[in-house]
Amino acid sequence: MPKYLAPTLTDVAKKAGVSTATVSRCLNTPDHVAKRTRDRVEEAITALGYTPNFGARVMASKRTYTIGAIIPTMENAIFARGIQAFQDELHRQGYTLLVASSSYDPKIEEEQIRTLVSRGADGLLLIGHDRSSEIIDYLEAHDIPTLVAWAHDPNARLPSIGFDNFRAMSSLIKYILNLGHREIGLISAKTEFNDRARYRLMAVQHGMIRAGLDPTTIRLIETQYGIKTGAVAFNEIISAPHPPTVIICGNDVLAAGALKKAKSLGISIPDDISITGFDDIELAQCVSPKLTTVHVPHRVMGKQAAKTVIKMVNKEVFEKYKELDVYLKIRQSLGKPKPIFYECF
Amino acid sequence: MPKYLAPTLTDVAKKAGVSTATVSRCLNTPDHVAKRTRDRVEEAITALGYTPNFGARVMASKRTYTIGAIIPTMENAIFARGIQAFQDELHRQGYTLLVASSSYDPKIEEEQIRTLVSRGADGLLLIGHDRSSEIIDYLEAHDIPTLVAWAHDPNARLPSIGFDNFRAMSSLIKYILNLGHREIGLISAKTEFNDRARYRLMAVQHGMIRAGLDPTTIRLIETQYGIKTGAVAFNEIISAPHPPTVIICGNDVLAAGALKKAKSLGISIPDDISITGFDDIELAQCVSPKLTTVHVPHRVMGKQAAKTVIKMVNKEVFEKYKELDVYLKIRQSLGKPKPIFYECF
DNA sequence: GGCTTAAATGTAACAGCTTACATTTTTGTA
DNA sequence: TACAAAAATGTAAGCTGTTACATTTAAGCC
Repeated sequence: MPKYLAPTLTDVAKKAGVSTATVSRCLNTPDHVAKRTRDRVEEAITALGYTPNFGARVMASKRTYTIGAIIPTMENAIFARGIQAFQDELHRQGYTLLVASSSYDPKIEEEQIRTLVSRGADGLLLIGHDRSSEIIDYLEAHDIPTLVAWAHDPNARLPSIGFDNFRAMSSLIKYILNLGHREIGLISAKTEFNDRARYRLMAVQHGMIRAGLDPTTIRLIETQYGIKTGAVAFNEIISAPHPPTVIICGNDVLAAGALKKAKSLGISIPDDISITGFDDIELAQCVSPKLTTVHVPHRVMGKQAAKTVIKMVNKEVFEKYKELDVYLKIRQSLGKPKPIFYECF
Repeated sequence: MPKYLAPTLTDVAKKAGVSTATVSRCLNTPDHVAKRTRDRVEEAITALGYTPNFGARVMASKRTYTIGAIIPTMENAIFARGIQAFQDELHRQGYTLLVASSSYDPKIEEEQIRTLVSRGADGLLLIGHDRSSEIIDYLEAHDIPTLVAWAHDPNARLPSIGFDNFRAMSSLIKYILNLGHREIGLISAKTEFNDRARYRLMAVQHGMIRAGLDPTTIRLIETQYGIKTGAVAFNEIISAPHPPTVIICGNDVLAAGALKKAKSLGISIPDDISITGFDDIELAQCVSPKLTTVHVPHRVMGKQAAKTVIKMVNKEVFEKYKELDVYLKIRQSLGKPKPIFYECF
């Protein structure tokens, strides 16, 4: 069997009895073609089941209407949600999304960036600011508009849309300290190559310093994303001598893991110990007690990111450093420190 | 400012003092090039920061090493997780993944299929079997290997990897009926254009018939995916006269919503009423009581799907209808029916 | 050294589309 | 009806790689 060959522009042109240019115009600028001709061409297209060849199109026009996005992992609900909103908006505006994931590995991220660029992505969306300046040079050299999301840093080279992780966590730690907590545990995502996690950690440390406390007393565990890892970390912190009165988690998923472990150990939250999350994904409301967390507008961010990237691609004006609002979402998992803990010291 | 022009093969060839063919060979079949020449070429590539143009490559070679996947939505954890595994395996084998989402709309899905095909996807991954035969004709005509995941149907035209949704739900309903439940509620995902949801519903109905019960007594609500929608549906079912003794949910997220609503209404699960889920995502273990559900190996499915698609693309032999095992995961949200309910009738 | 054979490299056609420019057709007006 | 201007269509170059085939260079051996 001879391999089926997809019909080409030429086939359509032949069938419709026009030139290839006319067919091309029917596809790209239909109003520049007479109605009767257009009908004939469209008929031919349908009859042959023609679909334009993307590669050829790109080569000829230098435009792909493709936006690439590289996220750490799709398994993280916050990215999944944000990217879904991102894609919805892109689709609405006639763009296609190319998603790749880096597994939090900058080497893989670089590789993915090059892949996406070679595929002619008109623009790129990246997460966070942590990457080598070489790769930013590369993007600049290739003139690829690139937007950073989930982070806000007016001093960074790349434009960004997101929130100030430092400030967000600062307001949480302040609130926690105001409740009387002095012994702090922190389950953080890995801070290497992750400026979001790092800023959140720094915020906790600075908060303590501002309150006249020693930040080195923080019971800190850095761990990977996941329910299980959160549970393990909780167990570790709680098993050590002098457990803290509150455990701040770098995200809701870690917090959910901690909560789960607490429950299985018979530890009452927030009576025995408090737990907080970050992100406010739906999960935060499903666990009990419901998580006190920081609400981040992931969907809004995704949608706005799409709009901004498209503006960048089209060389329109855009806000280079867009900051979104986040706020504390007080629920039940955070309470006052248990009095008995004070007696210990 | 003149727009930056990315260096081309010709530029590299010129710089290295060789022909374009040699440069191309360095990229594709390095062992056919003498070491010294190769070094010179690679030097030139680095110096110029050259990245091959994907479009041109596709046109010339007819091979993209791209696999497209169209999922209903990335927000659903089961797809996010499966696709992540899918992409990891593809990446390992040198393929790139193109993800698009259809929002459960077959029109959009068709559009996305055409987009991916025109972009030269070597193969495609789709979810479920519900689609027009025209689009399958189209895929056949274009000779695009296409695999269906999350479903198993040896009678379908397209090969598939997944589990038998009917059988999976059958075992759950059987278990439920054995516990003594006779009044069944069902919160299902929309069954239109969703064979998975439809088979699950059918399984419940058939299970009741086999037990000599009238399937029309099922308190059925079809709703969209989400925690909130699950909560609303639960409220509706529970508020009607003669509430059921168990509410089967089409997936864990709906179940989590139901559970949340129950808690806020002061209804005890499973003492007052039982709730079950489907999928066994991590969420199932975070809620309390933990969800009795059906475990589906999403990651395994994603990984195997990748392997199979690649085999298909390479015209290797592959298992056309691969069925994966699922099993009941008994936890705490399902109990015996509350005696008082019997007295009502 | 001269020959055969293999390895390395070069030449040039080709992939399918867009678009500047050229040409033809249509429209509108005097 | 004739003519200018506008609209529609056609012609052909060019986008950047790959690869069949041709040619040159190197290797191996008597």
